[in-house]
Amino acid sequence: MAGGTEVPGGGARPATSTDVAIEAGVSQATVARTFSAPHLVSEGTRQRVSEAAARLGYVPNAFARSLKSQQSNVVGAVVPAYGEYWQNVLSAVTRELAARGRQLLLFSFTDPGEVDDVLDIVRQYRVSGLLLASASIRPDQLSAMRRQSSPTVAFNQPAASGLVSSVSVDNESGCRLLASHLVDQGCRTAVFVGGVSSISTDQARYRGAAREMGDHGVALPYIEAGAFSYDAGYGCAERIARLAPDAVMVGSDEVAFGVIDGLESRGIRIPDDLAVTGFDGLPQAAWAGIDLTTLVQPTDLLARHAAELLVDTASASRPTDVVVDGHLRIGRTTKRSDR
Amino acid sequence: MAGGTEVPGGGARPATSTDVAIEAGVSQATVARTFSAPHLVSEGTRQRVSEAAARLGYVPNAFARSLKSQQSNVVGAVVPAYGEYWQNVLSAVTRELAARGRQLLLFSFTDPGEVDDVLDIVRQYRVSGLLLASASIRPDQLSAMRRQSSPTVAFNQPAASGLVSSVSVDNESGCRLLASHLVDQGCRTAVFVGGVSSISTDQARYRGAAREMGDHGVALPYIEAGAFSYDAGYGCAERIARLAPDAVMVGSDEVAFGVIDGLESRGIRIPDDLAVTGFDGLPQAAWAGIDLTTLVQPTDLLARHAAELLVDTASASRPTDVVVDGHLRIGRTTKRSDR
DNA sequence: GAATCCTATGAATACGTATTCATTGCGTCA
DNA sequence: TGACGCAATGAATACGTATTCATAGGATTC
Repeated sequence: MAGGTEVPGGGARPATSTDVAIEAGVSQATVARTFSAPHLVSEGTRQRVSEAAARLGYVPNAFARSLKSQQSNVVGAVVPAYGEYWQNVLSAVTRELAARGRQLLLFSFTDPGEVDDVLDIVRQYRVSGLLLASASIRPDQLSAMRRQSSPTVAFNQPAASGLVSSVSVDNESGCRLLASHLVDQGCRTAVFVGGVSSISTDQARYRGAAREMGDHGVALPYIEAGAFSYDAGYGCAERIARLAPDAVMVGSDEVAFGVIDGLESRGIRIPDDLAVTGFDGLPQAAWAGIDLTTLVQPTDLLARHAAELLVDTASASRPTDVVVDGHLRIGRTTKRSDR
Repeated sequence: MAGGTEVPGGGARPATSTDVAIEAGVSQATVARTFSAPHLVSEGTRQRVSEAAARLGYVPNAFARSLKSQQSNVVGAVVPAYGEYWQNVLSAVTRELAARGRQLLLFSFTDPGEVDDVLDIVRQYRVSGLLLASASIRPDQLSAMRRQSSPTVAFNQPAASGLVSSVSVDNESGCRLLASHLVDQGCRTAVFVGGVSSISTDQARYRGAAREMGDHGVALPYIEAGAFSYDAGYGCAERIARLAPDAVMVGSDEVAFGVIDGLESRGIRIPDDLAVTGFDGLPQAAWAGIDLTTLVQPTDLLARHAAELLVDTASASRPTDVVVDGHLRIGRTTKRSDR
């Protein structure tokens, strides 16, 4: 058996502000001020304290600070564990928050059924803001979190209106743009492939697409892939092929990638036999080998709005809804060579 | 009559264990025990406390708990803000940690130069474990964090040996597998495309590839893409084409996707004119439209090992290095129809 | 030259919980 | 029956910091 595992500096407890105070010959209060309100400390003292702190390797304890000051610099995020889209959102939001001096405490869930348990854990952390990837979170769950006096932002769920703040892209008009583009290309029959029909985002996208198509006399049957994943999209190919439409509008890029490959595996050529559109504007949509026509969400802009709401404590009592327009990206998947 | 579910609204400060104690007619200590050591409380009392807590909407304060108990359930993660690969790792690690009752506090950085600042912030949070996406973190920065008595794990940087624990795939043997496969396919000349040559992972992969190729008398010049991104890969096409090799081994999938599209845009057919391999085994590599030959990292397994090390407090004083083998995925990008 | 104000600091307290120590009541064993 | 052990609880304290209140000079004003 190996005995005392001697780590230099390992067993020693981290230095506290009191330790630094003694080392620098000042009071603990002065040390605290040096780090959290330097302007209240004279130049000379600040210097001495800083040196003492450096000598002892002192670093303020964020937990104690949060406890006392009743506010943390931590923003919570409840996000699905899977999904290309959410990974990108998370990445963008993290960047924006970091730029505002906030850290992100991540709570992920695999199954929507876990959300309640996760939210209970979230409550234990007195986060200064909460981001909810709400396509997967029920409205009543959203409203339960509003109790917190900290800003709460639902990402991509405009239906959350009134309960919490929200930031989202205009799903309906985005889909109208896509549908309109397809009609321009000569599309006369089409199909919509959604991910999960119970999700409000999915519904809004279908609604927009169906209305625009309807305005041009084109019917738009709905097919449910069952998940927002490549595989789910791939598995839809047969059902789509059976309907033999001019075009297929897919509710999200990730599913669309699967749909495309599924269709091509059945010998259907895109766009010659069938046009395909997506939604989200994932990075992969722009890859030359894919070049998907899609509605690009301005993720960075959305993330910036979200971060601003999360940082602004006043927004807690005044829920704000931000809706941003996406823009059309036209790729090879809808470019008919003939007509 | 469910009147009790009413919680005094927004502005009211959250209930504390003392509030619950009064409500339930017990001491604060008993309330604390009810939540953190229920077995020390009698059945009846536990019941009464739970009801009082529910009535007041009480939730334990994680910060206060961490402060007093000197340990948090929070694991820190320092990860680059961009990159498909890291997003996947993060996603996997988050899942594994959630299963172990840990939350993830995310610190992201855009530029390696920010790492020092980020690490300073990390130190403020007394995280119970720290995950370092260390391909971008210097060894001296790693060792500086070892001071913490909490487990520190470098993900994908075996060179961290001795300083902190590490979890990584066997880069060198993985690349040997890929190279060997290419030679079997009849490859006689080849090129290696790395991301950033100063990164140890990049070096290890090139080393493995070059050695295996060398064993078969094939030279392997190195080309640096300049970043681990699609665009960087796309931009390499010209330099690759100029060398006109049989095969190009790319150091990471994300770059490989770019290389493929870049080459095809120049009229080079894959795999007929040129074979391509990647490394990482990103989900996109398995997409039918891409079907890249690559070395698949067992991300879930790596994440599990990382999570276990991060949770095991003993691992702090006993750095452990875990190296796992990846497996070869053979896709269309190396399948020669003729020869 | 005193009244006043401002700056820099220290002493003391509170944040919400976990934990030690002490106390009580009760069942058990000799 | 008395000594003892155990289970359940309460009182008190400590975790590390921010902040209020008080104090001592020193500069400023009339």
